[in-house]
Amino acid sequence: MTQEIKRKITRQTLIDKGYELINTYGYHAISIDTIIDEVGLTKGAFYYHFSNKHHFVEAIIQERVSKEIHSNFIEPLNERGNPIFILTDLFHDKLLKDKSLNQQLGSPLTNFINDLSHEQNDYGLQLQLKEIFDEWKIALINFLYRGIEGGCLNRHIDTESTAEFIIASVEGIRTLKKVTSNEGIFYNYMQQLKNFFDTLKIPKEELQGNQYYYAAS
Amino acid sequence: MTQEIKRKITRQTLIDKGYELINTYGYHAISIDTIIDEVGLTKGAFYYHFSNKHHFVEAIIQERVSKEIHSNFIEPLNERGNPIFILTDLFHDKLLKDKSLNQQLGSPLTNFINDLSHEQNDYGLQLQLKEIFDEWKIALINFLYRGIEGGCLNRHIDTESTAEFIIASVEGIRTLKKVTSNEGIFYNYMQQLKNFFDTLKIPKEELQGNQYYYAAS
DNA sequence: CAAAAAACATACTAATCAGTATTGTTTTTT
DNA sequence: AAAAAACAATACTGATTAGTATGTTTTTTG
Repeated sequence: MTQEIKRKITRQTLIDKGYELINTYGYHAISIDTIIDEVGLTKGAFYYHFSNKHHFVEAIIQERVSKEIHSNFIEPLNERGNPIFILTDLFHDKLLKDKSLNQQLGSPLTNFINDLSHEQNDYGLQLQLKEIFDEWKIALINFLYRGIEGGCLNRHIDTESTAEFIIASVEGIRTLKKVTSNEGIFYNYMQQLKNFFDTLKIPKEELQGNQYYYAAS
Repeated sequence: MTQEIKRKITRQTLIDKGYELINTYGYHAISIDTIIDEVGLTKGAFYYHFSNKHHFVEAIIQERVSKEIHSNFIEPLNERGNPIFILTDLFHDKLLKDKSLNQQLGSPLTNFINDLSHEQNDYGLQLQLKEIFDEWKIALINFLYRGIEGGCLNRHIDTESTAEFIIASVEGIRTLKKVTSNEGIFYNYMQQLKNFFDTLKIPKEELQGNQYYYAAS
């Protein structure tokens, strides 16, 4: 095995375990010793790949937290069709079906925001997390805009505040899942999210033979 | 000054500074030494009042986090009138006017949930936070129920999921406020929250005395 | 193959952590 | 006024922390 591959594997092993542990227990609760013990490596390996703990978590945010939002909540927005169907299906899949999201741990984005938002010696961690949020928001805004252009959504909706509201609600419900014993909390959430999506529809008065619109679910 | 008063002041001083620092930087990021230095006390004082750090944060949750939710978001629900007006005014006041809530720090409830949800040697901290959430939820459910009984809200709404959705959205938006530079994020939020509240209103058909109705789902 | 560089291991340090043991100082009670 | 109790300060401990300095092994390169 070539050196380059081995190096990348070692680095990735540290990143993956670090993400898992920090997302579960928090940045300050997890020591570097714990991480290297878990993967069977040593300080030498860790500090060869990362200059300090801050740069380590910075890499984790770039390579894992960002990816979690991108692959799960941004990329699916490229699908074509009725935007309300797409959004409903997307959140339904991610919250109720996708076991890989390990919902008992909440949302990684919110977890890392809470963990790192007031760090001293901040190497720009806040900015990185803000950018993930911004990307998600812009993707949703464009998605909603396409829905309006395609004649599926009410052209009077405010795309920015709608996008922010959707993100806030899903991040919020994933946080509450961490403490509640209500197993149906995501099912309940989908119910109300659909109600909210109804406010994005084209009013009946304007509905004149629009093929994409669907009557009350 | 009597001994009892002095004791209570010392205790309260520790609780207040602990709440402030832990809510800002996190439970694991703040040491007991930091807290006592900030208030000019010593370890002797701290450990006379609290047996350990866990019981300390337990007291903070009981006496400060719980109170933040109660006084700001639960007690105002006792007001009488149109429930949608009351809720709209309440959130508008708390998010856009009340400077004491120091919104750059996010929501204490979410902050503490994220900080303590996966503690080892958990002295029941999760349970305490869950109870705050439950109290808030039940208070909202009862509030919505009174709105239905009073003929102000659609009697077909699901009060539980509606309550959960409102809490999730406001906790979510307060979390996003921590990283965003968008100063108007709470204004935008109020806009969409009002849209959501529209889904709780009594349908026009019923308002006009029409006895017929159709289920929304 | 040998020298050089890369990738990781070992052993340490100084600082900080939660918590304890002891002592000192007020207040209250007797 | 003496004794007791309450409250807080001082000085410590062992464990853990992030980070460093220096080895050792493996791979690449001339």
